[in-house]
Amino acid sequence: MDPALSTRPPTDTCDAVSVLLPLPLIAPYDYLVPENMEVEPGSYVEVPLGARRATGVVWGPARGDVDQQKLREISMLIDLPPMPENLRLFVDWVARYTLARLGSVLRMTMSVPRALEPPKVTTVYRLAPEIDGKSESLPAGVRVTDARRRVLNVLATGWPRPASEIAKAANTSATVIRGLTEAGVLQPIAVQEDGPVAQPDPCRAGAVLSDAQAAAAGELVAAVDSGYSVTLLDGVTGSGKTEVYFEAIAAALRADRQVIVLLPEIALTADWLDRFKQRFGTPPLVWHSDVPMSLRRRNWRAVLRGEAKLVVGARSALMLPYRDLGLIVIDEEHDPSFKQDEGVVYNARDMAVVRAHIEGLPVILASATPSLETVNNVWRGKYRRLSLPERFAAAALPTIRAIDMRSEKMDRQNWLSPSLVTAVGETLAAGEQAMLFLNRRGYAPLTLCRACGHRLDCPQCTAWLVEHRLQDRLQCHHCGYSAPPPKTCPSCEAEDRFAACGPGVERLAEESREKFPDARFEIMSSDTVHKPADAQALVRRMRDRDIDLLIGTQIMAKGFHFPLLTLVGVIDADLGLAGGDLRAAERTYQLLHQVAGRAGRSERPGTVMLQTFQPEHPVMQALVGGDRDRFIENEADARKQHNMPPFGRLAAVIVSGRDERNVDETAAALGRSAPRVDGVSVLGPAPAPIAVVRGRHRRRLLMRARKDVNVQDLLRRWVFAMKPAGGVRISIDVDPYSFM
DNA sequence: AGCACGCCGACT
DNA sequence: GTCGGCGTGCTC
Repeated sequence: MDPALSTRPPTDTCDAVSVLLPLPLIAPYDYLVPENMEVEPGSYVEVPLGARRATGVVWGPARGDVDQQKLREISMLIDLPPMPENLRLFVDWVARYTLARLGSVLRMTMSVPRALEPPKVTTVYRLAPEIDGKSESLPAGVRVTDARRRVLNVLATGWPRPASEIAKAANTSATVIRGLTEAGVLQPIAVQEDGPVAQPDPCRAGAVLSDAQAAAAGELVAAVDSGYSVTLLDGVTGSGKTEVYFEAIAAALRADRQVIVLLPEIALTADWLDRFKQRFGTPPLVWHSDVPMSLRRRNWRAVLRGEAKLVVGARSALMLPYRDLGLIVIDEEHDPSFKQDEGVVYNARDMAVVRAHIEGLPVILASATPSLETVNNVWRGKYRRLSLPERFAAAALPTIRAIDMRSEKMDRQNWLSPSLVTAVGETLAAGEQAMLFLNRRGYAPLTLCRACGHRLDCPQCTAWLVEHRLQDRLQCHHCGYSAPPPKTCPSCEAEDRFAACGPGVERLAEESREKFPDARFEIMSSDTVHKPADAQALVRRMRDRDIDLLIGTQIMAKGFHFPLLTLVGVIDADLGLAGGDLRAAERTYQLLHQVAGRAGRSERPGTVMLQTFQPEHPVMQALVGGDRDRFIENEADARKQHNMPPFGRLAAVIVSGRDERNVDETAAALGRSAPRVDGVSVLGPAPAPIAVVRGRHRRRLLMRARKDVNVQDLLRRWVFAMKPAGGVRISIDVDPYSFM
């Protein structure tokens, strides 16, 4: 149409705005605002994109970097409160810091796309009140089939949810749910998606606090509503940190503000959530991968409306659209699982501090073994420290001893030293429980052919296949490859000449059965525990004394409370120290300290025995001597000397692709174009510790910089200028934790 | 993220 | 001769 003939103003005076889409895009796109529509920054909108429609967020004024003729109109304003400005600032900040694409960061805040659809009434199903999920409690005459039992199991441990989601979780069809509903076993409940959310009551009486707890709680309460601050709540396992930060949560809730509590996913057990219920009268809103989609939708909307006041979740809960945040708590602050290693690579603990800074509110970092980063911030006066030195009530700290494996008489294919066997035997004889810790899943980490020496390895990774005897499979722990154990050697075709090398928890269980034939034992690893509910079930059986000996991996270490457990045996205390990882010593200390903390949490004293070949190692010395602070100081000195974090900064550049030559070529080119700047050095390229994963070859470059260097600026100019060879991808990890 | 376009192997 | 594999590139 000729613009002169139009009664409408020409397009260049028509309003345009930029809209950020939750796609891997670096910048927002410009769109026209239709005449009858009013949008503001933060408005959730639907826009045309190619042949389809996408939802996004109005980010600001039009950028004007693309031809006006190309602009299309926003198709719809979504009926939701706009994304709060503080969250938009946070998204911008995270993208700038991590060098992730802006749209990818936005996507983390819109992780439930269907939450943007109009609210609807859904029918969810729950067990009828008189039924507890066990088949004995069913009304007479109701047949129990396998599928029906699976449905009951799903609902006994999980949330009420729509029939389709129950069917999926129970691996059956909606017909079974209809049948059970007609039989009166299940009850349908209509849920209005935006209906009221149970409100925590901050005025209920809390636990009775010790003097030290009360003093710490008083300071935390004072920090609420006093702007940005970071407080390290530093207390040994069992010192009652939770009760202390509950007081700060109560204060924020009384001010009618929202509160986030982040913790490692596996620690989110029903048991733990019960403590919130005890304190605040209603369970908190939970946010983690095990929460059904329909509930996540509801929760996301309740957070955006500001009605969800108390959110407890894994790291992704930090990215929800809170309207009026008042406090952030990070429990187990040092835990490596706060670092996300894929997609947008970020550390939720660090980003929580940033979000708090933007929003002007307090953060509480709680830990018994705070990270060196956090301790250094205390030393520099940026964070405040509140210490809880003693275990609450009668519980004493466990005694930690090192078993020097160089002087133990070990039989071949045995991993329990005579000293440890004696100790376990005595513990079991006294009617108490013991735990054996080995941070290795499966039966044996390596299988080799006795005839030719061939080692069974993953076809797509540079890694050994791990035998999992319980499943009768060989597994790759890096790509998920799995195959039945071969009968003959793939190299020399010798039959049945395989030898299992080294122990995993399954093999340790086998040895335990020989040594303690009367003990009832259980294996706890990610193979036997898939969801928080599984962990919960195991914890309950430990508490009910159905288990004498628990054998497991680090999954056991996360905050579970086993009142009758008095002995912890660490099979290979040196395991985490190998490999020369920057944080190997720190992480080993934290993990073993946490494992040790499982012992003797009630009146009975606990003992921890560390099997080690290097009892003189600073980590073992610190654990045995209980001198955490000196260990941290020594660790800090070593890092300072090498200008390593937290005294210097690190960023990893990972080059990967299917074609090894292209990968090498790109990595070498990056090496050549590395910035030569004062205070910056670039190491590599070198093959990543696992050089091939899922058939992709990987090379790493590591940039180490003085703390005052703007690492992001350098990386942008260096890495983004690079055009990778065919099929090669470059990813950046600012502040890397893992060196894999 | 989708979805289309584009260039090389096993089939009605 | 085509159907289709997924590599590459684009979406305001």
